[in-house]
Amino acid sequence: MDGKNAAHKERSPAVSLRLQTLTKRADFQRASRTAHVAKPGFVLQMRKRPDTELVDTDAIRIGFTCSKKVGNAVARNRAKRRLREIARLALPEHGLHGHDYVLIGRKSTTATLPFTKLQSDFLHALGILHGKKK
RNA sequence: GUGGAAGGCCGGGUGAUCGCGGUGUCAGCAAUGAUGUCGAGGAAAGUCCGGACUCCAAAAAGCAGCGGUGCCGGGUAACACCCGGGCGGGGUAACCCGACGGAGAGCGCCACAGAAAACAAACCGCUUUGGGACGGGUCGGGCAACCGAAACCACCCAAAGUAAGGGUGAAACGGUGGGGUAAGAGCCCACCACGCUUCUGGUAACAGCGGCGGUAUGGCAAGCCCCACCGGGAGCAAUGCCAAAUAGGGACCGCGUGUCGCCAAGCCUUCGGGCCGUGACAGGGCUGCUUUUGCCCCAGCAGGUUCGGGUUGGCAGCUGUAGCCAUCGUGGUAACACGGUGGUCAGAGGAAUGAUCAUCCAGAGGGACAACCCUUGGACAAGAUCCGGCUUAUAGGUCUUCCACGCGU
RNA sequence: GCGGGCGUUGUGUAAUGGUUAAGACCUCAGUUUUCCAAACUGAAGAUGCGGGUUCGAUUCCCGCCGCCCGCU
Repeated sequence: MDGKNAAHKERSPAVSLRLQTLTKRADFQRASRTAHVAKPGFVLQMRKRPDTELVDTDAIRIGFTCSKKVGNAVARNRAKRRLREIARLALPEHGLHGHDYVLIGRKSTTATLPFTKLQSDFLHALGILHGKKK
């Protein structure tokens, strides 16, 4: 936690910490080639955006993906919602600015594991990736 | 009470905190914020049918091909759906199930077994007649061995009659009983089945009664096919508009240089007119083919194929109607139709309903039962243009009507 | 959203509606060999699921399930 992050907390959180959602296929493909951490409930990928990309350099961006292997539409939607929830609760505080994150749902575990387990795993995975970065 | 049949409804509730999508209001230049309100299903699913809507410029008729439907009548925008009826099958019954036109148009197939598998005949068999004479028996002669006769039985041959019977098979050219006969046979009779038909009932499918025919009728059309009816193609990523960027493309194929007129503006003029433009005819193109109306083209153009380049934004379509929901009335056996009153209920655009906690309602397991306590834990499954159906998945709960059996009064 | 195709032993393929679903590779057992390989002999193993038509279905029809592919 550096001072910059603390300063953000002082301001209105919605202004600078609003998460942007990845939608383009190219963004997902770029993220898939970088570091990733697998947990029972999900797979987390992280990528530092180069300054050449024409996006808000300060923003944290996050994408969610669940393939057909996860299950039918109900199972996929449920998995995505839970991933969205853990990201919303943890990323504004613990995420690094100027990075893209991608959360991938896994079959039959993302939707059933206890929510607290998912949250602790997510923080752990973030720690691993950030440690690699430094 | 037990077992069953048909149909309908619900398919977790309440509260708290944090969050998501649409939209209204307010604040703000804007980003955005505050606040109010609305926010998945009975199957939203599978994409199996039918439509609405949009484009292919639009439309009609015929032919061919392809696909579909298939008892009758009704309902509906339409349907392969629904309702009622008929027929056939199952069930003690309530009730359920049925691709349910045609095998007197034609082609094809029917393995194995069996005498024979589709013109109906052949074969075995049965009967009569004629012939034969190895055997048994009869008669005659003879003590006997044996000899002779006739042709009774069995056997062999031939002719004629017959289709009752023939281990089979999924299926065998009507069935049962009686008469009849040399043996038999619809040969004759009764009943049943089948075919044709008068009359009656019914809109019809069909049913009933009667008459006639002696049988002309095998199965398969979810094999080809015939008959009747229906169907143009593509799909909301349809389609229309706006903006930006790049480009105002290349190659090939196809068509194509016609005739007669007109002259407002512009240009040329030798003042006749010509170019451009425009009208008609001819020609060419436009659904698989033909025809008709129509549309497009004619100095280069629209059409087809292909190569290359740019964009991946916004708005509309987009949810309010063949509406739907609740309720009432009228007509109809019903499906449904008509009318009145009230309400209006997701409209996103890589796509919104989640997380945590408390409590209640069902459920499962345990504490020997109950009260009670502990643990566990919500079926199938989520809109993507919209409707009407079908099919498939579905823990559990609940209501109504009906049937059979048992018991009580 | 629209459309097409395919499911047969462990694998990749055959089979006109008609015996016990054929053959190849693989697996197992035996023979042979000091042992292995090769060869030979033999065995095991399948019609995706549920209905229907038919005397009879891998085949024909219908409904599900799974896989693959195409167009927009």
